[in-house]
Amino acid sequence: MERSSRFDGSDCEPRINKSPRDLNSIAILRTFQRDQDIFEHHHRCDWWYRIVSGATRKYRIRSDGRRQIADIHLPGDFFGFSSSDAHASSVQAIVEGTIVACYPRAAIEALADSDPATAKLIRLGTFAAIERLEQQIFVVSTMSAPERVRAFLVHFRDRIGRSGENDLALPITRYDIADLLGLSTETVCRAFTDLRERGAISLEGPRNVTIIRP
Amino acid sequence: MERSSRFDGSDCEPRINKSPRDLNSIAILRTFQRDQDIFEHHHRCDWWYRIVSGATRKYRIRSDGRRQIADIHLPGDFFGFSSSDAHASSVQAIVEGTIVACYPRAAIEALADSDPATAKLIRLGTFAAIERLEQQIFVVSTMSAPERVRAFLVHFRDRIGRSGENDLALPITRYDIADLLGLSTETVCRAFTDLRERGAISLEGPRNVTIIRP
DNA sequence: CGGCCTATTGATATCGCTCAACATACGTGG
DNA sequence: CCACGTATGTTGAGCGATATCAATAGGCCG
Repeated sequence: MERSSRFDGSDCEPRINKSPRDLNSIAILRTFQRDQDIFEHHHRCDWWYRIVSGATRKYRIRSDGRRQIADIHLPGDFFGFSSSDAHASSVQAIVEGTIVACYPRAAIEALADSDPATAKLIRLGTFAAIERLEQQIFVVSTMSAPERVRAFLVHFRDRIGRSGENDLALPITRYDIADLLGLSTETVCRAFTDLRERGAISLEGPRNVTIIRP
Repeated sequence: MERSSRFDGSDCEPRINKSPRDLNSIAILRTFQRDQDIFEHHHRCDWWYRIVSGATRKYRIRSDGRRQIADIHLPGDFFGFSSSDAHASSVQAIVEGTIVACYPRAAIEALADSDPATAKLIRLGTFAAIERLEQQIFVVSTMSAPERVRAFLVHFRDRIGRSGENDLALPITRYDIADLLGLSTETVCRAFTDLRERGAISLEGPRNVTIIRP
């Protein structure tokens, strides 16, 4: 998957390395294949997680089989928290070979209690998650289809690209984008072609986008 | 406002009283009128907050004037966190005389660092917020209008009612419900009448709902 | 080269928004 | 206490955006 080489987390390692030494010492590193579950809905929350490299999606499946993606996690992001004993969503690797640091819940909570720096890191991770989710709510409930796709591209550029970069290699399919934005794949496609025809973006293959006018 | 008397927080005081003593000692209690801002978009995040009684809404205004409500806070809920310096949303009191405990950010962070019980309380508050937001994303992006209203009623019953209670007095207008669910007021109304005609709910005035079949 | 997965385009149906009118409830002042 | 005015809630008709169904194209891997 040459296409997803930008998502191997290499440009995020500095953030990881800023983790307190103790956080690394309790981590178990695991590698996941594309579409492999990191944890599933209803399972016990015995671990917290942090992406080292790659990307994951947090999602739920409706009874009618439709899937809703609530969040995409990228290197440095924490996930897997819950205020109850069971997960409300599932999380899956999106890119092949996604590496995740897994922290036993009891150990990381003890660490957070004893080490303010760790506690702060986790707090900021949860606050960032709250902000992403709020943004997501804003996008899916007030924006039209083309606006959603536009917002997605800009948001993704800000999260994965180096500042000033307007080329981005999407790690996810049109399907994923559709499920994230609450649209059908067809509508996402139409929005992409619309944006291209208007000169707002250019495409080199479906996964490589250049933002011309945001 | 006799109608909103159930939202004076009285049935939530036990949760508040479980707060660590130190948390209460740094709190400043403030009372807000209906529609009064607790904080506004773009303002600095110098405080964290917790509802003592009443209710608040977290929202953003689009450039075209439409409003999106991302979350409703009820007694016991923490809010106002941010991973950056400025708030991304605004928060307003919904019911007259809403009482909010305000914690200076530096003081509460220091307290969280020194007192594991406080840190845990805050952690659980943020985790609960994440779960509400995920649920909200699920509701607004996959459900039809009647399903959203139904989900809203069930969710609200679980949050405000005593267990087993199926009568609920809504603290919010149809407008608020519409902006929360990403619908128009008219569509919300139609969903209510639909549910009533099908015998799923009964209404005694627009704000008092009894859930018959969930 | 063939097969599967992903992406794109087209035609039609449907849900929910918009605009409009009307009804009800609540607060205020006479 | 009643009358009025404003805010809130309800109902109807028509239109538009997006889902759905269907077909085709492109790309990657064995």
